[in-house]
Amino acid sequence: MNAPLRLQDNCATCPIHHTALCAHQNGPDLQKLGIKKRYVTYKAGDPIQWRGDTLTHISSVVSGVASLSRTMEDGRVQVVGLLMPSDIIGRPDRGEVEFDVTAITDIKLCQFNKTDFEDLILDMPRMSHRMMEMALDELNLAREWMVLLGRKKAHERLASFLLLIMRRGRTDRPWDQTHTLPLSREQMANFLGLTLETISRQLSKLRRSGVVTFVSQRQFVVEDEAALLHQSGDEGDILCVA
Amino acid sequence: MNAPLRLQDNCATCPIHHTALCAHQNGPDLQKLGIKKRYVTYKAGDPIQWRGDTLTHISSVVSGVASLSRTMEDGRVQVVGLLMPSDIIGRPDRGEVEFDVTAITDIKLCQFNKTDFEDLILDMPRMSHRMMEMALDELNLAREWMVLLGRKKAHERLASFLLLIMRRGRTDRPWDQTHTLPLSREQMANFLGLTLETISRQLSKLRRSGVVTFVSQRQFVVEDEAALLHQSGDEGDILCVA
DNA sequence: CGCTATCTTGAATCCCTTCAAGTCGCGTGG
DNA sequence: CCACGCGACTTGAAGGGATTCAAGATAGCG
Repeated sequence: MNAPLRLQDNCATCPIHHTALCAHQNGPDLQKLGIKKRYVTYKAGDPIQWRGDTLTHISSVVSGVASLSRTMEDGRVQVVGLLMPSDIIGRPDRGEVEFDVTAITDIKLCQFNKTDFEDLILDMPRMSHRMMEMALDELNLAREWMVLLGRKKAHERLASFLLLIMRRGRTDRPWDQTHTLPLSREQMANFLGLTLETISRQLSKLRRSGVVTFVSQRQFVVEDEAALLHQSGDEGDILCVA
Repeated sequence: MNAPLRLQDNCATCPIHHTALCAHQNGPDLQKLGIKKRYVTYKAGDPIQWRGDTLTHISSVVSGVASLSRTMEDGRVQVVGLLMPSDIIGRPDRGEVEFDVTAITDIKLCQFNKTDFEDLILDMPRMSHRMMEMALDELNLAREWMVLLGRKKAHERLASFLLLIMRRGRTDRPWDQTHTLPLSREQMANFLGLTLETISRQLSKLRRSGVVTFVSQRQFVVEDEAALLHQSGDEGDILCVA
């Protein structure tokens, strides 16, 4: 599973170059990072790390999707985040992994040894500034998800989730209107704080009401985005119709 | 409401000096911060800022408690965090306030102009590093709360909340076993994703089962911490009995 | 073409909410 | 001092949305 990947060993051509932790680094600093990094890949379904593991690496998602989750003693699972390209796995100055990370699709990571990373971050002030920004953005997302988990009805959660997929899941083919659900019904349930049966029922309801059409079980087209937005329980945010 | 406060104008004697954003700053840097800061106080119940306001200041809580919350169009409220001493309100590089902030108790903030703060943070690399750490800690807390909101039963949520109060709400009198609920039943409900009636019922159940005793409606003593921990649905974490 | 995992649908149950009184605590003013 | 009033809290009963349990349908894959 470890192809040479020479083409992307150059950070300048990396697909997440503009958005990742390394964004806005100057040339010499980028080079320091480039020397220390290595690419790692996992296949869909593979565990990447478990809660309680000693934290040895810090990585960025280059392509693919992973889930961040917590499993309770009795087996209940809550997914607390989806890790998409440019998202970070791990953190400096902490010895233990806090949440399980699992590859949802095939995934490629840009990885650093934790100690290397800690040295680099001390040496490059713009890095910790960028990491602070990214952590604060994640914090906002997490808090918005808390609103969903604490207060939204099942149909509102589904609408919010489909909108999330539309916005963040931007495929490689921006011309086609088809979106792909990266998660199974059960994984969606664990992300939305519901059961897989409820997910299925709510999706059927959306389908019957004509708001979305399903090309296959995992692929859908949004026929009425305004209706979705309305059902999500959020105001249109900044994304109003023009 | 603006007493002189001269005693605490010196950062070295500030009660949150060891834990706040300014922790581990060297002497000269601390002085730079000290010049720019000012103290601001609010009374219990006062709004501090609303979602959508332009973000003009960055502050740390010095004493007291505030809530961070989001209100949906139809009035549903979710509290997404409690701001306790050393917690930060606001963030650099962002023009707008994202969540409502309300004083729960009388509260004192150490406040900076946003532009001053942004200059300071660029000038002091240890600051952005510290802010990164604090943001990542908050992110962990938010994600653990997501597990509570997504997967825990009402009685587990109450147990978790009382444990939170025991740990973070540490009063000025460490010798006495009495803890104080900073929130009303309704505020607790909005934090735990429940209704105030459910809160009341679950507290009564805890009282009847002898796990906690209520000195008054807001003051309680934990009689059986192990039972609380067990009910919270979390494993004992690192905080096992010695 | 059949096997298995995933998904859908139905029916019964349950936990939490909603609606509706009632109680408690506390400050005010008679 | 105590009646009064108001906000916060408690408790009960009915209702509802999501879960649980249980089949059945569908799709992907050898």
